[in-house]
Amino acid sequence: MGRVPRVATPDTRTQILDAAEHLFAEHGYRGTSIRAITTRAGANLAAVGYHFGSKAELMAAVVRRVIEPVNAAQRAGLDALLARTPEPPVGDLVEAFAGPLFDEMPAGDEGGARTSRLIMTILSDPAEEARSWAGPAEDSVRERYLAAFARVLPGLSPEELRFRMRGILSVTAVDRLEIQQRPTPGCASPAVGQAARRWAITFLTAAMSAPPTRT
Amino acid sequence: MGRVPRVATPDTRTQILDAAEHLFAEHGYRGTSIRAITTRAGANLAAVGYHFGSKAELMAAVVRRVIEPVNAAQRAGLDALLARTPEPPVGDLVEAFAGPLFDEMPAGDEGGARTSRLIMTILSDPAEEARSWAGPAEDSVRERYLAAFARVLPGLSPEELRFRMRGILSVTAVDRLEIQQRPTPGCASPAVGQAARRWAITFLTAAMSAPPTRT
DNA sequence: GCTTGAATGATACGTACGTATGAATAAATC
DNA sequence: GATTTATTCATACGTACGTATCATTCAAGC
Repeated sequence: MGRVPRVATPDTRTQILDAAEHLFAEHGYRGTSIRAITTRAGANLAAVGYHFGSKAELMAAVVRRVIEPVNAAQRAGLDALLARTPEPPVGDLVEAFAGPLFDEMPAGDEGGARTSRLIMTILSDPAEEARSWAGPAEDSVRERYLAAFARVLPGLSPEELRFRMRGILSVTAVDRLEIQQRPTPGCASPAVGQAARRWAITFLTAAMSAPPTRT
Repeated sequence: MGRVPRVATPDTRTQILDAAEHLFAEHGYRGTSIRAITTRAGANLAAVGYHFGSKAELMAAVVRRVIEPVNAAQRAGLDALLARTPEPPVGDLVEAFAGPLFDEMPAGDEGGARTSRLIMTILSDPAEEARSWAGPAEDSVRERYLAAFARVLPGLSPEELRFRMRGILSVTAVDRLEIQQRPTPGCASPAVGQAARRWAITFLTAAMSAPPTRT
């Protein structure tokens, strides 16, 4: 029922979450079967139904767990910036928003690539449920950044600003996705990841700072 | 149902391509069944196997048909620019590359949204075949733009330039994807699409023009 | 020691899928 | 008009999936 399973064993629930996170990120939602998840988790097929209710609810749980640290870091970064000045430099805002998408890793081994892969899955999955997976928390963070950017970039219409913020998400998510999907052979992943992080900040800061489109 | 003039209707193969393009773009590759495609096309279930061999080969055919006009427009745009000067303004290059992603429509009704949706599907689909769907034509166009951008943006490492070009694709594809997935109610689609097109050019021109990231 | 309730295990059900097959049909050729 | 060729049709096969059911295990609580 409402009880949270608290047993001393290496929690089946957590192992299912871990396995599902891996497989959802690697093969997408539809490409991952409950059987593959439970097999990887060393659990029984019925365990997903018992602990989460359904495959969709498992996905929602995975996404929540993955997105939470990203949101927290984004929120903390914005708080830190606004504590200094109400109108931080655009580059700082971009870094505070996009940085966590590169840094925050979901309790895994290969770093944030899986996170972005999951974000990508959500963005691109045509299932209507996908949109609700992220939950309202993400929206609230986005709204706060939206307001901050609006202060720093006057003259930009709300629609164009929203477009630009989506651009940030697109660039970071797709970048990480590509890195994961075609890994450069013989090239150290962390180095590439850190370079991409800096390139992204440069790229996106310039993009955000662009003057409003003349109508 | 006796005397319906079959001769006037387009051939089954084309109708299957149309239906598949729609459904693949709307529900993704895995989310679209052959049965749904043939039903929508008014064809028999076996028609896909007969005309294309398999579902994967059908997808490849769809992608080829969709990407071809985009590639052609990109190529023509670059040719026109280079005919004038070997070093066109960055904004012109961006528009020549990204513009067709907004404009070129795959013989459909709702315009280029489906195209970008398909590109998105390819980019985000974890299936290994997906990468080969686009074919080598796209690569050759990209390489030509890469060279042109390299001339215009000296000091940029090939890796960072490649990152930025991927950024162009990300922003346009994700934008169109979002527009299609959550259509603004009561808002004229073409107007929004044209605004997004201009916003994207602004956004991406500034991003591409950014000075190289200091290492 | 027996009960209890959470957790896991084995398995069955109904469905949907991609593909293959062979018959039926239309069109073209001779 | 008969034969051939290119499609279209109806349908069957094997598989994989999500979910549901029910028995079993196991650590406390009394």
